[in-house]
Formats: sequence, structure tokens, C-alpha cells
Amino acid sequence: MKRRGGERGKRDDQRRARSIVTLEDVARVAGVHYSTVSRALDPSKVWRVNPATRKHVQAVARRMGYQRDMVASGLKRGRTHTVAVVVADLANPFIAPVLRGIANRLEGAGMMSLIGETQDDSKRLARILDHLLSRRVDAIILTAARLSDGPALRRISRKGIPVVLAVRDVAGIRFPSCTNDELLGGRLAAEHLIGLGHRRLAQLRGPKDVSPTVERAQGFSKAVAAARAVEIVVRSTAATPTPDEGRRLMRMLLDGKGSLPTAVFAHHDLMALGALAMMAERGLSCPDEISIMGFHDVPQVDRITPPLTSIRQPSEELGRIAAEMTIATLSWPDRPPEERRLPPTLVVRESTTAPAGQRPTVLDPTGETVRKSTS
Amino acid sequence: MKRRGGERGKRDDQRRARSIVTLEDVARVAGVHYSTVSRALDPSKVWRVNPATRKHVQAVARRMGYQRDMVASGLKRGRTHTVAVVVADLANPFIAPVLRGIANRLEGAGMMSLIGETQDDSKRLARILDHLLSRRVDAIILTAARLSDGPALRRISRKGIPVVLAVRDVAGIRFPSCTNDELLGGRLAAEHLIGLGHRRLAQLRGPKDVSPTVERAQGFSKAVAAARAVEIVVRSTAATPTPDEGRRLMRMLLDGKGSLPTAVFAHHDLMALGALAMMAERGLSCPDEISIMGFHDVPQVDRITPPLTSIRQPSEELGRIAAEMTIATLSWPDRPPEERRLPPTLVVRESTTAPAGQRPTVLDPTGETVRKSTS
DNA sequence: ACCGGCAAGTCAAACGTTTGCCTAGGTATG
DNA sequence: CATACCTAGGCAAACGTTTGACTTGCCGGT
Repeated sequence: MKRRGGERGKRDDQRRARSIVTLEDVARVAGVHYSTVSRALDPSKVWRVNPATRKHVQAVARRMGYQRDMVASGLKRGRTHTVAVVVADLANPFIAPVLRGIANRLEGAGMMSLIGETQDDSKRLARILDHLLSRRVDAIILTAARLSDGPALRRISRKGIPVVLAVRDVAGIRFPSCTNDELLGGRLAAEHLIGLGHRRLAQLRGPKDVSPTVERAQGFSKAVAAARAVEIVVRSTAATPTPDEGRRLMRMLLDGKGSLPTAVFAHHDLMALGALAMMAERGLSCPDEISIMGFHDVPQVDRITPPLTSIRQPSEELGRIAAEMTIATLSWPDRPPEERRLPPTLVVRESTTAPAGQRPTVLDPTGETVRKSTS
Repeated sequence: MKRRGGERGKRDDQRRARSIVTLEDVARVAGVHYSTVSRALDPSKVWRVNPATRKHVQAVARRMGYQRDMVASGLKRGRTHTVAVVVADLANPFIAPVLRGIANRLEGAGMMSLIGETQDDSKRLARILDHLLSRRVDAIILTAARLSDGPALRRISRKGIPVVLAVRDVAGIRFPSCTNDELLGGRLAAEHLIGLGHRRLAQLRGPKDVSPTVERAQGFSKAVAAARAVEIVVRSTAATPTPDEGRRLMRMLLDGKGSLPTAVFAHHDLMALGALAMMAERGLSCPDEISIMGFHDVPQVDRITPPLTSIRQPSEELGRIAAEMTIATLSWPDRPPEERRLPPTLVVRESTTAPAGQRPTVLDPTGETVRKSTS
């Protein structure tokens, strides 16, 4: 039952067709056994082979253009050097830097990322997770978790593959996670508006059942309550925050009974843009009649009219850290799950100002204010 | 030399730890040979097994939660069901929809995408390509090719792995490709400006050595020449088009000797934004003194002041088609490489108008014009 | 009774690595 | 000189699938 070395017509042909050089090919040329080649090329096993042979083998391997087959290696070692990154919405502008942070950090560790998009659909998430299991990815970085996804995640986790949560958290589960400090983000927003003198505030929330919305709302509401101000909440029903959804929510707000708020906090810049558009449609001016602020500080919101006050989160950093935690978990599986929260910062621009009647100076008729953009 | 079925302590332990169910496990429970299980679960081989056994085996497999190990399968079949997508810059807003188009189409075919970022660095591209070879990806969709990357690509292609070019083309190579019709894009831009009455135009080019810049420039210049208008060209030296680079180029333009152009075509919306900022800094007004237009119609440029005239390209569609071509190439390797070019469309907004002195009506002092945003 | 043909399954060799164990020498030690 | 010990490298069994080749049992035709 000799596996290597018998008659070997078809195999060789096939290999040559894809011009794949195997350990055995290198071994034949170098005049050693293929296990020796394997060891000579594996930094962690190289001490098992004589420096002279090692040099020789390495030279031959390089000359022949040998490249380790990571599929075969993955099968044997049980490590695919692949991390899956699951996102809710690839088109969401703030996810790109996260992806980049992850990809760059992983590359440094010789891994790559597989991406999957759930569109915030639980069925799709389940399908993707199953698929990833079947691909034997080393770990999953999940940025698309819903608060209620706990059971699905536990199922995955029981299969022995580590899950790292990024951006969004999940209720009742202790996984390594790296999220933004949304409580603080919400508070910063509320305190900014309250500090300007607003006492009647509205909140346009993001998609429900995801932790950022819930926590951001909570942070905001708590600060509002502490200041004994009044709050109107408008809940989104859409899965993804878009300008259109912002328009819709703003219309609901404007059409609602009761007096209007003097300031609006939108959970996403894109929704804030929609809200602005709705105001323009109704002939309302921002910030003169209503102040608007957004969240995420996505690119270009500093250039719209009026430049949008927002909350900035360190997205690329978040991605980097999530990747870091993934790598750490892989190399030390039993360490307790770390949960990091990154602090957001307030970026004040011109879409927020003191409520009418409380402004210290006469409003500049061109709409320009004294404050400068920080971006 | 029985491989299966001897004493088997460590193996089983290990498997249980990761709770991986193999064909053999299912076979044991179902009371058949594992090759029968393999066939019963493979739609293309299922005719080899009796419908009754098939049903039974499938039921057992489902009950046990069996999932085919795609790593092992990949090793044996030589198909990893993985396509690599190589991009230059993940943060570039117009790449996200491309990625999405690719990912969605691939998902439908049971494949996933592995992403790599080159930062437009040839060394990094080479490193990534090598790595992908080693991972035995089924194909590579390359959106980060430089015009001069021909040799590197031929090397990959000789290894037998198909490369599909998307967004960017490469000189002297015949690969399947799906790109925007940049020649037309450039022409549309020029014709728009010339149609407005401009006769002295400037072009702020994108990164050099990539096909879109070259072709876009060519399309623009040709139309300018045809109209016997004058053109000033400012070349970018940066690898990625950013607002800062736009600022820099615009400053060079404004500081140049000779009279100023009345209209500027920036190869990227982000550069156009920078150009606008530079103008504001110099106290110049757009579009009154100089018209500016951009490219790509990235999100939110319709909301800045003034709303930016741009050229829109069907990015998600492009991604979808690139994935489609990849799938086609994989299932029919010998078909001749198809080269598709998608037509862009002009989106006229308020950052472009007739040159001063040629305007039919008095300029509205608020800066509002009659045309409406189309977005 | 014999053969051919077919259906339904089994057998075992791959795919290309990794790695525990074994062997063959050489060197140091008793 | 015998023994133990070391080093360098060979051997072959895995990893979990896929699949060509083979076996078995059964039927119909001669």
C-alpha cells in the first residue's frame, strides 16, 4: 500500500495543469523525505532539522516556487487562518472603517477575513453562521448581532468556535466584545443640547432590538430626566437607518400633537440628514427653529448645510481592537472574555444652537455662527 | 491497514471537544458505509443511492447536525468556494456597494468572499496575491489593479487561477473585466460643462497609473478638444483621492500662472469637496466664479453646499456583474474573456452653472438656483 | 445452469499537510 | 567495550471528503 511513489500519471498531469508544487515535489528535488521539507519550512519545527539541510531545502523550495497549501494544512491542523466578519449592512458608511481595522490587524497575523452580510435578518444570520461553521473558520467577529440573538450565538459557541462581538452587544451572554460606549454617547448628546438651553427634546431612535439603539437611548433619556427636561421619543421601525427613514420619523414628529421640541437627536447621521430635508420641506430652519444632531460623524456631514453636530466613534480602532481580541482568544482560549467600550466624542458644528429666545446675540442672517467646525 | 474502526481514543475526544460530526459518525448511526452518506448528501451524486436509504441517511444527518467540512471537501475537490476580492482602499465610499454586489451574488452561489486591501501598493498586492494562491481561492476579483500590474497578473493566471478585473483595467491583458465606461464618463463631464458655455476648463486628475483616471481624462480631453476649448490639467501625486488632495490640487491650480478656468472637473467627489473648501478659503464662490463637478456621486454630495454635480456609476450592479462573470468563468473555464463596460450617468446639481457673463438671468443673491437636485 | 446487465453499496486510494514514533548512526559516559 | 543518550531524518497514520473500482444480489433471457 505505497501511497507515494508508485505509478503516477494522472496525478502529475493534473498538478502540472494547475502548476502546484507540493512538499513531495520539493522533497524529490532536494533529495530528502517530504516530512523533512515540511519541518524545514515550519518555523516552529525547524529545530528538528540540521541547519545545512534546512538551508538547502529552503533554497530548493524557493527556487521551485513552493507555497504551503493552506487548505491541506487547515484540514490537518484544524486552523484555517480565516476569521469571518459578519456585518448587518455593507453600505452603512461607518462599517467600512471597522472592516479596515479588522482586515489590517488580521493581515499582520497571517489571517484574512471572510465577509457576510445579514441585512439584519435573523434567518440570514442563521444561514451565514451555519455556512461559516461548515467552513471551519477560526473565529467569528459579529457586528450584526441583535439583542435577542443570544441563543443562536450560544449554539455556535458550543460548537467550539469563538465569537467576538463588535459594535453591537447581545443580552445575557458573556463573549469578548468591543463596542462603543453608547450610554456615554447618548449622554454626551443630551448634555450638549441641555447645555445649550433646550428643555424640550426629541429622540429619533435607530433600529430596535440592537444594543446601540437601546443604550444610546437610555443614556440620552437618563441625562434628560436628570435635567428635568421633557423628552419625546420616536421609534424607528425600519431595519436600517437611512435618510428616508429619518424623513419619515421627522414627519411623524412634526405632525404629532403637542408642542414641537426645540432640539432633535437622531441616532444616525443619515437619519439626521433626512430630518433636515423634512424640515426644509416644511419651511423650518435648522438650527434657528429646531436644532438637529446626529451620530457616527460619517464622512461629509461636516460639509452639508448646516454642518451637522454629531458624535464621533473610533471605528477603525474598534475594528483593530476586535481583531486583536480575536487573535488573543485564539492563542489563549481559556482567558476570561474581555469587554471593552470605547469612548465617543462630541463634535459640535452648526446644526445645534441655543433655542430661540435664549440666544445671547442676534442671529447672523447668513446662517453662519461663531463656532467653527472641529473636523 | 484499516484506517477506520480500530482503537480510537484521542480522535473521538478531540472531535467531541469541537463537537464535529463527520461522515463516519453519520454512517455508523445510519448503518451504512460513509461513502454512501457522502453520496446521499451530494445532490449531484444522489442518483447513486436508493431513495429509501437516501431519505433515511438524510434524516439521520439532519438529526445529528452534520455539516460537510468544506476544508476537507476543498482539499479533495480542489474547490474552496471562496473568491478573493482585492480592493485598493476599503474606506473609499464607492467601494462598499461594489463589495455588496459581489457578496450578495456570490452568496447565491454558495461562495463567500475573502477581502484584501492593497492601499495601492504594488508590494502589498504581490504579497496578497501570493497569500491567496496559497489559500487556493477559486478566483480573484481584482478592483485594485494598476495599469502596470500586467506581469504580476499573468503570473497568477499561469498558476491556473482565474482573475476577473473590476472597476480598474490593466494594460495589455485579456481577462474578463467589468468596468465603468470611463471614456464616456469623462466625455459626459466635458460636454456638460461645455454645454453650459465654459471654454476654459480644468481637470483635477485622480491617482495615476490606474485605468479610470487615464480613460476619464482622455474622454474629457477629447471632448474639450473637439469643442476647441482650453484645458488645464492638474495631476495628482497621491495614491488615494481625498479631500485634502483635492485642496492641494485646487491650490496649485489657483496659484498657477495664467488665467483661471471657469469650470473644474475633479476625478472624485472627495477631491471636489476639497476643491470647494479651497475656494471658500480663498473667498471664491462656487458656482458663481468657478463651477465644480465631481465623480462617483458618493452619498451625501447632494446635500452639501452647493449640491455637487457629479457622474453616477452603477457600483452595486458592477459588483454583481463581476461576481456573475467570476461564476461563469469557473463553470466554463474556456470561454473567451468577456469585457463589459457600464455606462455612467450625469447628475446635474447646483455646483455647475454657466460662466459669469453668460448667465441668462441675474444671479439670485441667496445662491439658490433654479435647477433642482435630481437625487 | 450460465451469462450479462443492472442497481445499490462497499472499499480504499487519493487530496497535501502535520506530527508521533521509530531508526540509524554518532558521541559521551560508565 | 557496552550502554545510554542525542541528533537528524524517515515512516506512515492521520485530518474528512470524494470517487473510481469493485462486490453483491437480483432479475431476465437463453
